[in-house]
Amino acid sequence: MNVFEYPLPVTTVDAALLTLRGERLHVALHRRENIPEQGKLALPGGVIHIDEDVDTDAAVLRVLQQKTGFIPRYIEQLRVFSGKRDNRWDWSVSVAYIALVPLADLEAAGKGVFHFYDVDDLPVDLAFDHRRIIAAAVERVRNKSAYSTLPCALLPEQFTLTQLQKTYEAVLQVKLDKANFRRRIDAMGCVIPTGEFQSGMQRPAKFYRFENVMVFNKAL
Amino acid sequence: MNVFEYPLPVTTVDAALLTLRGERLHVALHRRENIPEQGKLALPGGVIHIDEDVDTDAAVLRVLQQKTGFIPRYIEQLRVFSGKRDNRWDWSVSVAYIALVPLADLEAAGKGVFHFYDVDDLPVDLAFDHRRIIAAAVERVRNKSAYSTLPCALLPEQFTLTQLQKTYEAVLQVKLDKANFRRRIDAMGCVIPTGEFQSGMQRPAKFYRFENVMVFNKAL
DNA sequence: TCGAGTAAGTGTTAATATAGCACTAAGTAT
DNA sequence: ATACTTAGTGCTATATTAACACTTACTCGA
Repeated sequence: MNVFEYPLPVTTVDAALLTLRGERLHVALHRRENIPEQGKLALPGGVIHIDEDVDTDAAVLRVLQQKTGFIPRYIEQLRVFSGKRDNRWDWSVSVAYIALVPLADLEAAGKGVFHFYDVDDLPVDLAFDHRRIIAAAVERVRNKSAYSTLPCALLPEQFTLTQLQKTYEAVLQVKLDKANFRRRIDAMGCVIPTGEFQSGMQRPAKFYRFENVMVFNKAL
Repeated sequence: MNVFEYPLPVTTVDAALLTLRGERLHVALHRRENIPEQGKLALPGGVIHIDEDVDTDAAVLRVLQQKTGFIPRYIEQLRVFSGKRDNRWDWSVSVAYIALVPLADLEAAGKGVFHFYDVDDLPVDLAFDHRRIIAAAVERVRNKSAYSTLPCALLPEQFTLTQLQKTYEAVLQVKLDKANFRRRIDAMGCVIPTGEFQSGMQRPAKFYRFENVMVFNKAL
């Protein structure tokens, strides 16, 4: 019991770490080794260390750093999931986060603990309410991507406009017109040429990079 | 200490209860009677009762019911504010909510504990980080109002289109064209005539009510 | 009872934005 | 050289938006 004379719920942070693989959104999951929910697939997460973390943002960054070895390109708070979150486990609070990262970053860091699963074709044995958290995260990312530069966080430092368009198409699940897409991106003003060109096949494509100002537009 | 061997932060819920008064957004605050932050102005809030509340949504509704005597027209989770939230008080977690309510509902219930303050002209002596919470709540409401029917929650059951327009103008802090505004509202399809008319001055205005389906538009 | 005043409500149009498609450009493969 | 592929641009019909003028229906005061 605390000064408020009510039992305190356990507070954790959990991250829906999303990336793009083969033109589809994937989420990072690992198989739990301990009870509760032993053997089930779970999002990276952990309890808050109040002596160490200045706030929940710091807590989730610490957890991700420890479990994956890097800091994601983009992170934002999703929302709280709370209560008896699986009818067996105690009352708890999860502060859920959305994190976006380019596949290349993951492969470079590559602590082999996590596997990636297509968000539109998830396995059945997910721990706690993590299926709900993933669904809410994906919904938010898809909504925001329609009128922002969010998907830039899924690409490496340098990318071509065709790669960028394919990324938007994969996230939004629509086909976009090339000319109109390029005009839109151009109007945002935060995707700028690096001066370099993609080698390899056919006409060399200009490389671009993302000026790290998140731009919100009306719609894509 | 708990099973996780880390001290648990206190978890509370706090609500930015917003209403419209004299064409301006106001927030409900009460003066704290107990330590900490005794004598300062604070949002309605309280600790979670894990034996009573099924989740934080239930907790905030219970707190609002107890403190104000009614359930708001609209409520949504804003986000978590956490850490040592005023440099004196312990590490804590606040799950912040946005609640919208018509002024008439407040006056009808009228437990006289709360006073209303213009969100763009707040007093200086706010408790904890409640100024930040209010700022975040107002920003979200203003953003959402530009492309949704959110402001309908600030009006009584029946209202005229002129009242609705004034509400949007107050929330968004812009002047809107009457004809274009009406076309937009009409296109949303969820603001429908009651058949009644406003008595009183000049040409009688049709009364409308809000079909309780939140509609999201591109922009207003 | 009639004209002035006021707020409700509608119609019209020019400017802008969007979507769809056709085109040109610059490389690779044979 | 010629066909093929991907990069990148230009054009136009259509939809959306913004601005303003207008008609309608009431109240008020002479």
